[in-house]
Amino acid sequence: MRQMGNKAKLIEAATDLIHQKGYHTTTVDNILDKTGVKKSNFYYHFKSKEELALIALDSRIEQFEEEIINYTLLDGSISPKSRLKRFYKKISDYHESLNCERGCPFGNLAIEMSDVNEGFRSRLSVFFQNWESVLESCIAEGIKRGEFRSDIDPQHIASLLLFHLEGAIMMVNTYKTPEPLSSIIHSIMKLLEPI
Amino acid sequence: MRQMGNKAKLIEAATDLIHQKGYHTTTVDNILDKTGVKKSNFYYHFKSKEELALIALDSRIEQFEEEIINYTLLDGSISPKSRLKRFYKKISDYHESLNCERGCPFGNLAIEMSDVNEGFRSRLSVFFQNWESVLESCIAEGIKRGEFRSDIDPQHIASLLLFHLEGAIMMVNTYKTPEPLSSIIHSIMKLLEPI
DNA sequence: TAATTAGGACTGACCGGTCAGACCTAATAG
DNA sequence: CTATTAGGTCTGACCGGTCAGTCCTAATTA
Repeated sequence: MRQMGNKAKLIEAATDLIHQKGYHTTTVDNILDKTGVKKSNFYYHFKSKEELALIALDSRIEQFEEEIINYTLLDGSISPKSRLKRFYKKISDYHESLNCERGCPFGNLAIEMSDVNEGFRSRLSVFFQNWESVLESCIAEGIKRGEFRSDIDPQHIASLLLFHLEGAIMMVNTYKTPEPLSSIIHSIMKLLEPI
Repeated sequence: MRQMGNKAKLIEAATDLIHQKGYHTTTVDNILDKTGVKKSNFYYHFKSKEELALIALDSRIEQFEEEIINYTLLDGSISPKSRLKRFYKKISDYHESLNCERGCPFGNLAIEMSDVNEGFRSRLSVFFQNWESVLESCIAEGIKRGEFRSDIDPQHIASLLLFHLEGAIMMVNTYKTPEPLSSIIHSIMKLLEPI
């Protein structure tokens, strides 16, 4: 791993802690303890806890889109159905590897911040809508190829898939079992299969 | 409205504030300000903020099951399909009346508390599983009556419906538009209709 | 007379944030 | 070749304020 400056260390630690504990419960001191950085240096790099958290969110979004979306839903080398399956598999494996803790880094933040901080809300809103439109393209192409039933509206199904996924992650975290996520693929494929 | 003792006032205010701001961000002083009750009297009735919040959650669950579930999903006088429609309509109207703010009182708490407080997690887990089983009965009866397609598994579909609903409420709160909830009925009915 | 309410002062831990100044390196001026 | 300047990074001490929770006395109500 490359040598990291304090600024990068703070962003990484904040990303992780906020996913684990949420924004409000993550204190500046928590981030400081985890990195060994001093408070005064924290405020040299960032003007506030909020600024750091916003930067951490942006970096998390970027990473997710590059490492997950691009290699699943946007992989043109495989069929739409395979893309969807690979997508669900990746998400499911991820949450299983976390022992069904933490939940969705984006959904958690959306719930915690949407009513109290417009910066977080608008950023997350754009992110989710983009995610929906990627799903929509995948569904639309699957319909064209005859992999999915043709009497459904890709846009509505894309919303349904995303909302359902977010709810399933919430339940993995609440029930403390990976089942809600692991069984998702079959339920969805069943409903989408041509009639 | 009936004359309320301080204890009942505190439970009511806590229920409301925790739905609005979450558990950690709701302070004891917030609850005191809203009710006019003195701090010493608060700790006369409850041994901690946590104890009050747990009681407030129980009362909110009870109220939801009595006022929403019983009059929709469990109303044997109408068809399963009508029950489902009425159920979605009630939830949708509720969140629209809140101007797309606050989100789901149970889902929010599940995300905030599942990893840090086993009392909240287990209570919410039981609640959601009970909700799933009520949905499952409704679906199963609908299949029997020929209202829904018969090649689906009621249990899986019940999970799907609940997870999807929770995700949709999350998105109402994030997008700040009632659309994710208002369009839910049609998407679901389309997927469930006999083929 | 026992349960409840009122009123207020207080605590220790923790919160996000500020400040003056020290340190290091590299460019630049005499 | 030396002295100065500049920019970027880092530090320890400290600030006012808030947190949940405690303690005590006195009044009120059932």
